Amino acid sequence: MVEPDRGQEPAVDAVGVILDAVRLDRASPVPLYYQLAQGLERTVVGGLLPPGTRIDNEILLAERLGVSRPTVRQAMQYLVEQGLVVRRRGIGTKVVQPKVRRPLGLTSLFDDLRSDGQEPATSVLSLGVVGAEASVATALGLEEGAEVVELVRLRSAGNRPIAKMTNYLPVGRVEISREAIEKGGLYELIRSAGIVLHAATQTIGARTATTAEARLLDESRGAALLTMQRTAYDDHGVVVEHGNHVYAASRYSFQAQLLSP
Amino acid sequence: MVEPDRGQEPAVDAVGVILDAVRLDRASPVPLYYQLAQGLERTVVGGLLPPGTRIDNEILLAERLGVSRPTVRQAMQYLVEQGLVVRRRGIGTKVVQPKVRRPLGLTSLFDDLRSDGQEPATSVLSLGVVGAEASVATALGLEEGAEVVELVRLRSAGNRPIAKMTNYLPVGRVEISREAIEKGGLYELIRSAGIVLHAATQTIGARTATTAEARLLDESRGAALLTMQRTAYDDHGVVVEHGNHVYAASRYSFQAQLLSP
DNA sequence: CAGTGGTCTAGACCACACC
DNA sequence: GTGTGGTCTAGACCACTGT
Repeated sequence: MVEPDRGQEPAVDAVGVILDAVRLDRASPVPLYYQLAQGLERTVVGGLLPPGTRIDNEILLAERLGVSRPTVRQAMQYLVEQGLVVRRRGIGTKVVQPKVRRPLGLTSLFDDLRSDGQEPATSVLSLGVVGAEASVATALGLEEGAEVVELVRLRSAGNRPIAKMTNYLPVGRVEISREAIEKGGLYELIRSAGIVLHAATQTIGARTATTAEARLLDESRGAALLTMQRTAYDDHGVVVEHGNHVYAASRYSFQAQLLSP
Repeated sequence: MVEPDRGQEPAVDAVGVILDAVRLDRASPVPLYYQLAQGLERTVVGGLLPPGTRIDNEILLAERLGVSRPTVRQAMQYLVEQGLVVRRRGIGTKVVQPKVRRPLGLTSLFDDLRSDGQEPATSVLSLGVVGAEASVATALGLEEGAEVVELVRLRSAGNRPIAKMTNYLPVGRVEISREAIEKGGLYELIRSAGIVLHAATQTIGARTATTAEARLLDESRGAALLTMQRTAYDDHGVVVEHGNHVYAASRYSFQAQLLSP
């Protein structure tokens, strides 16, 4: 043990490490602040700047990197939003303990599972045009009974069913085929239709399984199910999709990483 | 000057409305950009700038408001993060359809209920020091069997129980009394101890109620419960609190508003 | 006191979307 | 083209923290 390092920050030459790790290319179309932010992020998650490390002040950093102070600030702001550093006026900037960073964002279960390395399988139980029920019509902003695309899927991983997913979409906005949906997931299809997802509201609840649900999801009668209703909007505020999903609670849970406002 | 009004956006004199609604006080300690952001937010959620309204460009706004363009940008950035407006290069800024905005943030159930206008009640079922079980010890980063404060509460609203909340805290960090906890909630107590909450990880799942839980929560046997485990960290990355909560699913659900990354 | 991040200014040039 | 937001600069002063 060479370093006593008791309660104080580890002796790391932050600015040196950063200058080594970050290469700014002014010819690149990527903004300078973003190059810097990404470089800093790599440096932090790569462990070159351990938790607790004090990062030198903006003015010094700006000088050494050859950019202006607002540019450094913009990059730092990004790191704060990612929860990688904490800044306090009069004190300085410090690398914080990194935590799991699963954002519970605008991704699908498919994406979640795939990034977990589990190869998910999907089977389409039904796909067609139906008249909208009241709740669906409300969510999509249509009249009750209006035509909507209904898509029902069973999602499995490791040969066991995980979720029954029911989605409703306005007719004609997204072209859905069974093949495409089994291959890439609904959200991939939506994005490839040129729709930019912007926001979603979702509600997570629980209830007990009906007999049919229990059989479908390979659970016992009366088992607890997680339910999730999600309505997704594009960047014009128009509803893109409404989903009503049930998950086998014994094999699935939602995780979220929260940051202070 | 007559508005072209190309059929889409409602004919609203955005800059006029904004100038009427936003009063900037340069003597105030509140930053200008924040005064502006709040003013814009009020204007949007108050309906004075209906969804679809085109907001005038930054330069004009800056001129009329008597501030610099970066200040306007900073305020706009805030509105984008709140999901209230969409901006596109070459196009402009547009108010989007406002959605429910319950952030599922670092708040407590107590805060959630209170901001809903329901006056919540809390009764402390037990409060004391216990030896940490394995899962609790892991979450708090302690040895198994180490002393931790255990707090068990029953939360009700409208005379019906909603949740049983079990929290574990390291000994000595926060002074907890039954009176304080029944009055203001745990997170209020933590904040008033000078601890700055920074991040949390939480897992939401479901299971069926045990007999005792069903009785406590006024549910039938085998009813579905929502479960939530949360571990909260301060801005030094140190664990502040670990909680293990169960909610009567028939009377509670989690809502979240998501924005695209 | 000195040092830090927070805010603000008054410009500039660029990339992009629409006409 | 024209107009928009996106980026960037080189300063300035202030508020806060710790000495």
